Parts: sequence; structure tokens; C-alpha cells
Amino acid sequence: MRPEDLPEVRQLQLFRSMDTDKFDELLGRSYVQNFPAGLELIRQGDPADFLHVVMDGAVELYAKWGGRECTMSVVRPVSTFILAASIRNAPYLMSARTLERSRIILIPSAALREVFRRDTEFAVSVVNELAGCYRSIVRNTKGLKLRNSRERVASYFLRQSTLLGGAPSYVLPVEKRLLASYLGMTPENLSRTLRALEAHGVKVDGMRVIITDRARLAALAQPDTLIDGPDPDASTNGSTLPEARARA
Amino acid sequence: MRPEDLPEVRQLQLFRSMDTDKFDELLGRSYVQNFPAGLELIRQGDPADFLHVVMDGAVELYAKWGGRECTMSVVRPVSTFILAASIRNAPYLMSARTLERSRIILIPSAALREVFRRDTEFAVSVVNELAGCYRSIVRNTKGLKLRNSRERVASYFLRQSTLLGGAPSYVLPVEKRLLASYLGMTPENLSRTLRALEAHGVKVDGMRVIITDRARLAALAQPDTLIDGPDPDASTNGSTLPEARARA
DNA sequence: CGAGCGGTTGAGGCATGTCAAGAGTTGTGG
DNA sequence: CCACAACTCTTGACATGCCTCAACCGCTCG
Repeated sequence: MRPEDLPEVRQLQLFRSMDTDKFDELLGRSYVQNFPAGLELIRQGDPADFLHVVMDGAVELYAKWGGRECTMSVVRPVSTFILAASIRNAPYLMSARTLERSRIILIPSAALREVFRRDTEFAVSVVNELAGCYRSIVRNTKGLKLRNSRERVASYFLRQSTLLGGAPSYVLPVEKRLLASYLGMTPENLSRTLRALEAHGVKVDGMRVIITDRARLAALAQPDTLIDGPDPDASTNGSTLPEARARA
Repeated sequence: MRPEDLPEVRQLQLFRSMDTDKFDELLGRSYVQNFPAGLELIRQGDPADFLHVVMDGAVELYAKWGGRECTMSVVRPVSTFILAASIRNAPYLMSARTLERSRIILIPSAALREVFRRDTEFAVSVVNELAGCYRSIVRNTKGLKLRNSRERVASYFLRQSTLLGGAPSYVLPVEKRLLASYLGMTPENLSRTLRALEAHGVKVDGMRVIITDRARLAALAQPDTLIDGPDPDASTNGSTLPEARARA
């Protein structure tokens, strides 16, 4: 554990309000590790021994069944993931792998649960975080069941722009094949959808998204705060992709 | 509040371990109401003023967007619903309506949050419940994204049977159109799927499900504990339908 | 008895997945 | 520094899953 990491962790919603002694205890029992890109950190079904905190890099949470696989979310610094399994001491429901070289803090689940009982502010933070994760995935599921793929893509583009303060252009935070899987479609289908969306106010050039007609895009996406936010439900990510970066 | 209801509420995972004084306080600030069938209890977007506990009847949680609508889960006694919104003091993401005449306890969200801070055991129960709800809907989403509709139906039938101790026959807990929506398909498509499944070890006659060849059904459904359970993730329901009843 | 509703069935169409091939990009090792 | 391998992305052709619309049956309940 590098001492200079601590303040950054401390800034997280989850740890911000807790008692300093408890914070030190929690982190004192933790480990920091560096992982290369493409490493499987967690295999679904494994016991949840650690809460993970991404300090650097990026981690994909994904699910497998039979031969199929789908992206559930991507976690970027500084965020935690798989809180629910740690709290419950239950097997992970999702797998996790690094997308880039990453630095990750591992907090023993047992320590998490102990401190939860002894620090009320921490307990409040944990339950808020978890409720946020829950609401985040509820939104996600609503999108999957109520919108078709074109509408999901349009909503995603519009939401990203809104999160960036209405930016008319920005860079995708992940590669398209991953975005496709997150949105519940194939890469081929996403590719074709992007083409189709050019007639609806948004153009994509490589990794760059350019909103050419916001009103037209909104007419298609029909953004809804109960699906797309904005709403600080997930201070760290429950079931989302990271925000895009504004275009240089 | 009828005094005879209290022990039943007290039995819920959520309230079982808490301090008696705190329990009495919480319920003392609550209301009980009877609602006719088909009444909209909650409209998505409303502020979450109350945690709801279903004592009698049945409640459907559903989501709307544009003109479309889908069932997210059905809650039967004795279970709570929409814990996350109450904890967060955030707008409901789902609507709720009674499927039958129902008796429901309304616990003020503010009281919930106060007692959470003062009763550690209750806090532990709440966070466990919430983590269970989260895991439940993660399973649900995995099913939606990884399986096609026929596989989802087959898995559902198999899971119900397993929950009933391997019963070869049972009665559906909800009408088919609702089941279809829950599974993310149209009633027509479910109807056709049922027909197709007769060649795969399960027959449906009206509301009665009869498993004729468990192995064959399992070969199609490929049940997976990380999607289907069994796992006491949701002591009350996060995102499921109630269990079926064994056939008379 | 008639209206309304859930369920089923058929016909047809659109949305989405699958398979295959090729262009462009990136990363690596010689 | 270049060549190659691996990978993403795109495009086309095709198959199919799923939805939509419409009609009809049977049941329930006024």
C-alpha cells in the first residue's frame, strides 16, 4: 500500500464519512496489487473474499453462460466493484478482467463486514452505495426490456453528452465491441446501427461521437430520467460504462 | 395496524434480528391499508415516502417507457418492496399495482433511515436484504442477455420445479401474459414457445406445468446456479416472481 | 346473454444474430 | 525499422428469432 494512495481512496463516497481510525484499520488490512492488461481478476462463482477498488486502469465486469458472454459494466478509477457479494459473503455473480494495466486495492470482505457493524457512518455509506448500484442496474434492465437496440444506442450517446455538460462531441470511453455487448447487441449490429443513426442527429467517426442534431437525436432516444438519469445513483458504478471524455 | 399482524412482520428477515424497542417504534409510525385489485399503488417517478410490506394479496412491480410497459417482478406475502428508493430517499424507478385485493403496511422512509442508524442489527439486515435484491436482478439481467426466450422459459419452469423440491408438476403463480412480460417476451411468443417446449420435456396445460422429461428440459435450460440460484439471495423479492404452488 | 379479457393460432414483416470476407490498426518480435 | 500476427471494425448475404396484426376460442363476470 503506497501512502499516497490513501487520500484518494478516502475521497470515495464509500469511505468519505467514516471514522479515521476505522478507515485506517480497514486499509491496514488491505493489499494493493498491479495487474497486467487482460488478466482475469475474478471468475464468476468464486467466493467473494475481497472488495476491489480500482486505483488505476480499467476493469470489465462480465457474465458467462454456456459459450456466451456479455459485458455488464466497466469500472474506472476511482471506484469499487462487487460490493454486494462481499457484504453477503456470497459467490461472485460476475467475472472481472483488466482492460489495461491496473492497480487495485483488495479489502478483505471480513474486514468490511466488521467495520460495517462498528461505524455507523460507514454503514450508511455502504447501504447508500448498494442502493445506488441496485437502482443503476434496474435502469439498465428497464432499458433492455423497453427499448430496442437503436433506441438504446441513441440514449447512450445522448446521456454521455449530457454527463459532459451537453458536449456536442466526445470520445467513447471503451471500444465499440464492448459497448455493443454492454448494450445487449452484436458488434455487427452496432456498426449498422451507427450508420442508421446518421439520419437521426449523431455521427460516429472512429472513437469520436459527434452530435449533429440534438433535438432529432432526443426525438428518437426519448430520454427518461428514470432510465437514463441524471441521478447520482451510483457514485461508483453499479451497472454503467465510464463517462466519455470531452473531445480534445 | 392490527396487533395480530406484528408477529408476521417481525418474522421477516429484515426485521427478525432487530431490537424490540426499535421494531415497535418503526411499526408504531407505520400504516396499514387495504387496496382493491388493479390499483396503482406507486407511480414511477414519485418520491419514495414509504417502504411497503405486502401482508396479503399480490403486487406487480412494472416499468413504463413511452407507450411500452414491462413487468419487473411480482411480490407476494410476506415481503417488502422498493427498499432501495426508501433508503436513498430517491424517486421510485418502478410502478406498483395490486393484482388482487391486498393488505399493505407502509413504513415511512424517514423512520427507516433513522432506525437504520440506531440499530446495528437492523442495519446489517437492511444491507443484506439490499445486496440480495441487487444480486437477484443481476441474475435476471444475465438471463436476459445470455439466453434466448426459449431458454428463459425452460429455465423458469425448471427452477420453479426445483424450488418445490423437484416437483414434476405445479401451478403457475401468475397469468401467462404477466410471465411473458417478466421474461421479456410477448404473450404470443410465449404461447408458441410453450408449444415448442413440448418436445423438450415440459407440457403446459392451462395454468398447470407438467415436467415430462426433466433431463431433456435441463439439457435445453442448462441451469446455472449463478443465474437461477438456488441461493437465498432475496429473502424478499428483488426481481423474481413468487414461487409456484405444488399441484394439488 | 353479451362484453371483456386471456390465451392461442396464423400470416407476414422487421429486427437481430450468424457467417464470411476484407480493410485498417495495433502490438510484437525479429 | 519492418513484417507479421492479432484484433477491431465494417460490410454483405443470409437465416432466424421475435414482434405485429388480426382473427378466433373459451372463460368469467356483470
